[in-house]
Amino acid sequence: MPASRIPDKAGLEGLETKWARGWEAEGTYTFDRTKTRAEVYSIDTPPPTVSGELHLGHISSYTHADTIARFQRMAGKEVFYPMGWDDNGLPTERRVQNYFGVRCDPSLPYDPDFFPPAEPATPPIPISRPNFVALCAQLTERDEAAFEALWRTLGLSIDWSMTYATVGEKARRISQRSFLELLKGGKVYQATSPTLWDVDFQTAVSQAELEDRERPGAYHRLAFLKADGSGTVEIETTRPELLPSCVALVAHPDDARYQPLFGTKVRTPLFQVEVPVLAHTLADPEKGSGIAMICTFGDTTDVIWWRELNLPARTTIGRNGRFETNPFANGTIASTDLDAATANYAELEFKTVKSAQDRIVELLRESGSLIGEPRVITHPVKFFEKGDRPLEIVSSRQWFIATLGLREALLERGRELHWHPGFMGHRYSNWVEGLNQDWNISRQRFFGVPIPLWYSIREDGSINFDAPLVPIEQQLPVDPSSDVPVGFSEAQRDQPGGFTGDPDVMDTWATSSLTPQIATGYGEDDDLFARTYPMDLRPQAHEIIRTWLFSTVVRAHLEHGNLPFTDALISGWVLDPNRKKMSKSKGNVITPLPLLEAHGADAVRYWAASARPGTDLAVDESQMKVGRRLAIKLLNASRFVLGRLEEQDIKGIEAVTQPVDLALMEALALVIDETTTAFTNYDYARALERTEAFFWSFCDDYLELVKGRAYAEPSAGSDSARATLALTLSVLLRLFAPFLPFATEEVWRWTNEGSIHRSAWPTRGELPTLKGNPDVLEMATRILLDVRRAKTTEKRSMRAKVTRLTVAGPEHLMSALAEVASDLEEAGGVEAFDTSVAPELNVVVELAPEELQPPK
RNA sequence: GGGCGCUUAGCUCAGUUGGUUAGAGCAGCUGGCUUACAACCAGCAGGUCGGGGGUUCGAGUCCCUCAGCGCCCA
Repeated sequence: MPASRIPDKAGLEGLETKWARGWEAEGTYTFDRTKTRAEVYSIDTPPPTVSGELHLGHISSYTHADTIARFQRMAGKEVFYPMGWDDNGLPTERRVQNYFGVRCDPSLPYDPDFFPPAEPATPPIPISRPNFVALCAQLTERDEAAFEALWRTLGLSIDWSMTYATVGEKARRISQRSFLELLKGGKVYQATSPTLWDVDFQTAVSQAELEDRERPGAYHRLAFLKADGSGTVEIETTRPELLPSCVALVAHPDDARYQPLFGTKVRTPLFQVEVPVLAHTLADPEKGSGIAMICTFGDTTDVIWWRELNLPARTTIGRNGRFETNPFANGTIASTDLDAATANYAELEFKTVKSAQDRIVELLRESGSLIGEPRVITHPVKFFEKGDRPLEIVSSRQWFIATLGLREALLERGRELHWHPGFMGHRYSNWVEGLNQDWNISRQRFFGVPIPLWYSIREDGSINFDAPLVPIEQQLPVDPSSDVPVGFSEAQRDQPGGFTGDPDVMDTWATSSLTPQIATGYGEDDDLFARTYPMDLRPQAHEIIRTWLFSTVVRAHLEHGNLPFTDALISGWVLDPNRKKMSKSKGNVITPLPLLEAHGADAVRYWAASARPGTDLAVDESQMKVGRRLAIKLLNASRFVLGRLEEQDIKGIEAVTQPVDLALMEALALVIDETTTAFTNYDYARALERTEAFFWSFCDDYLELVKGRAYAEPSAGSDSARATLALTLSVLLRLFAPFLPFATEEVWRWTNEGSIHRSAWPTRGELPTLKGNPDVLEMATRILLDVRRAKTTEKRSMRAKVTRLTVAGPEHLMSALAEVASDLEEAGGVEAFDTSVAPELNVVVELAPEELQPPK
């Protein structure tokens, strides 16, 4: 081999750029699609939201998956590892609105000459949906390039030619085709029903997008007059403003206090509406006065009562979060005192929920119906996870995927899946057990995959929702707002006898739930699909088990009747250095790029890989420094080992003959076993820890021990040392390759032609078959330690001579020691070495007097 | 309210079916230019394994219980 390939001085600088380019040029990670499904290892990579930022949580989680990908690739699998970009949905919409100063108005026509202003416009310019979507595409393209550059710097072994985007044409087509298949199979349905509604975003949201937030509230005690005039019933409510939409009172059937009232009627204060008193087990006798009012709709329990008790709906709050037109004035709600009801409601009309509440409390107080003063409490309130105001429940027409009926089947799918770590499966089953609504996939937004349907318009102008007009395959992906159903012309849009497009887009999860199908080309590339689906691995963070993982399992179950992947690798969170959750509002977010630049990709990967699956990881630059030192050490140790070999002939494993060398092989074989098992079980952290521990003792002890032999002229002993060093280094480089892809590749190329990342994962089979005695290595390191300790204790240089080394111990240890005596003499500077057999091991180190040391 | 996880050295963490004297790294201290590496090396010190109880010849490990921290669900 050419001597010039081993540098005099090795460093990490520039390796990321050098090898990112090298791997791209050589196609190191390019998927070979001639391989069969059994030969393939297929990974369902999470598509990051490109309108957000890549944070350290991504770095950590994607590094974990990449170590698995690299292991599987070296272990002989053809790894299918594509990247996706999630540019679908609200985050992109918001970013585009702010970036350009525009706002989407779907009623506007497309303007082909529109260019966004150089500076964000205020107030925002209203633009058509197609123009808005074009801006989204423009901005995400830029974001994707930045993301890809960062992933390449980190060294993810992605096949970049397979990249997809969740609003890309292929994703839209697959997503719409899947929707249509579900429609055909009766697994998706539309309904006008109570829907969780964000009044700011003006869209429905699904159960998976909810979160409870503790908010201050107050119990208001209100007196309802019994219809027979025999007295009052007092209820407690946190939402007195919903009084006009009250449809009943409810108490627990076993509650003796209210049993006499069941079946009777009461009248609402202020509005004088007669409502029945009913019994239902969900009424909590401990809560408030034990009897509650049922409204349209205060919370999800109201919806259950409304449905199960067959109650009427009395809507008062509109989609904009304000009280609607007076329902008493127009006769929608009947009252025993219509004038009073109309007048009282007029006080609320068009007010926001908050100000309506303030006003109605005043009215109640004036009328004497408010008993005492409101009692302040803190209680959980449902919010859209991205929203700022509590959700309202409004009735609207939405499309749903029927999931409630699948609960048992989905729980079984969860049990089928291999979770890493196992306990994360509880997150999934908890979620599935708690499902209380079908999955609402309609979103009243602009940027997303449109619901691929039109509806015909009757001659009277009403819309016929019962028989949707379905696009043909050749039309996909379709945008019903600009495309026309077969048999119609554009002139018939929104005309009596014509058609109208479904105005909604799908929930982003409705598309993201198909990432296995999109990545593997379901319905698009049957050959690829057959070689890669179902996938092997889903790596992801635990916080999106209820959204992404759950929804992916639902879709694969409905579409294919199987699990979309066999294994889920769940990562924890990255916390700030004080172990607090990082968030923009707290201002403690640490961005990845400066860390990558300061410490190098291998160092950051080392830090990331130290977190076991599912455990949280604090940002710790000292750990990155350790990783960097490890990578540098690897370069230096390699320079020494390979430099020795360069000067002498390389000998094969048959040259490994010396007892201590064979003992090292024995230890190495154990490390190979342990790391392989760990990786097979997705425990990359353990694999790293084992390899690292072996490597340091290899450098500190074994390497020092055999240095003399390695430098010596060719002989059985020196050949054995050099062969052992070379073989061990080769194994160690490969064991480290999944973690330190840059440093290991750099070293590997000094003496190899191909990439280390396409080399074979080490096995016992490549080590000598001669059996080593572990005692030899153990005694050697033990004596070496004693000699060093003696020199350090005496504050002497490591070069100080040992005039006499006396070792006594059990016979088997002494015979093991004899096998390595000459190496020890050389490494320790031992002039005389006495050994004897004794029951206990005892070591005495005598150093030469300091004045006898040769002058420096 | 239900579920899950964590608690081991100053800090971050290993510790596999129970088995010698509980380990590592970082930080600390003391030394050393040693022909791969001073961006290095050697050595030292540091822990009643969260509290209590139990099972066992033997518990960091298994069981019960309490406490604290974190998360998921309702």
